[in-house]
Amino acid sequence: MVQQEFRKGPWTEQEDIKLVSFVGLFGDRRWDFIAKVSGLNRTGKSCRLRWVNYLHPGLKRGKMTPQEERLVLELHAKWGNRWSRIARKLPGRTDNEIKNYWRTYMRKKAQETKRVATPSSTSSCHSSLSSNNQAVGSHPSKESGEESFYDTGGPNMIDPTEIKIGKEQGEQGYSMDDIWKDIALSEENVQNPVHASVRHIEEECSFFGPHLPSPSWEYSSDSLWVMDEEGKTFLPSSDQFFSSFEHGAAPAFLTG
DNA sequence: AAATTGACCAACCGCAGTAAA
DNA sequence: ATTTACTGCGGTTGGTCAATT
Repeated sequence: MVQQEFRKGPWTEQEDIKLVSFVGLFGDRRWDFIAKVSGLNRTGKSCRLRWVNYLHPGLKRGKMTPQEERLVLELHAKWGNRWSRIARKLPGRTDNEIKNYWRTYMRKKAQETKRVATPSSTSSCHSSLSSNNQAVGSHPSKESGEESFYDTGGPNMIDPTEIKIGKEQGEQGYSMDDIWKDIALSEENVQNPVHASVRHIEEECSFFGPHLPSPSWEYSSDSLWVMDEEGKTFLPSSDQFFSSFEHGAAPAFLTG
């Protein structure tokens, strides 16, 4: 068989929009399926990563707060490099983010230690971080409810207005943040092309059901999605829905 | 002003676990 | 019971930006 060449590297704004739309439609579980039907030419893995680390609503962006930093240090002392586990205790932060933070922190610390070991320099290099083994105490963590924040469990949970997009998108002139803000503010006003493309996909998808995802991802109770017992995951209520895709690529209007 | 260095972030890879066939 | 495909996790790398020299 000829192995398909998948796209790699940084995601474009268009790809992001497409991915968000398809996750809105199919939930954030069936990544291979989403990768296929979206026509993104990415692996499911890549799609998932992009979603989890970047596009997921509720992601906090920006610097960690001192509280978060302390929590990371404490939990790392407790659990080691169980990044995803640690991330579950820090709503809005991804394992990747925490991992990156930890690396940077360790490097800083190593440098500091080095400097102390070679005391030729002044000793006044105060790290902004407090000592790690301080009890953080009352983080609201019910051990059982250790589900990851990025485990949206399906499309209903998606609130695109909260999707934060990093700087490079912004530099391109129109950040995803702006996009979602626009969507939230003016459903009726289609003005920018990006906004329009999201809407376009959604409108085109209207064959899926009586009321499929509006730009604010509101799913009506009679939609194709049903919640499982745990109330966590949303699944299509019928597999015929998927099978219509699985026999081939998505309808042309979806893949663009 | 240009070059260098460091910090940060996004994305890829490989492996392991799990569910479905 | 076994195989296969998929998902999730942790490690690592590479690119970009800002600060410093």
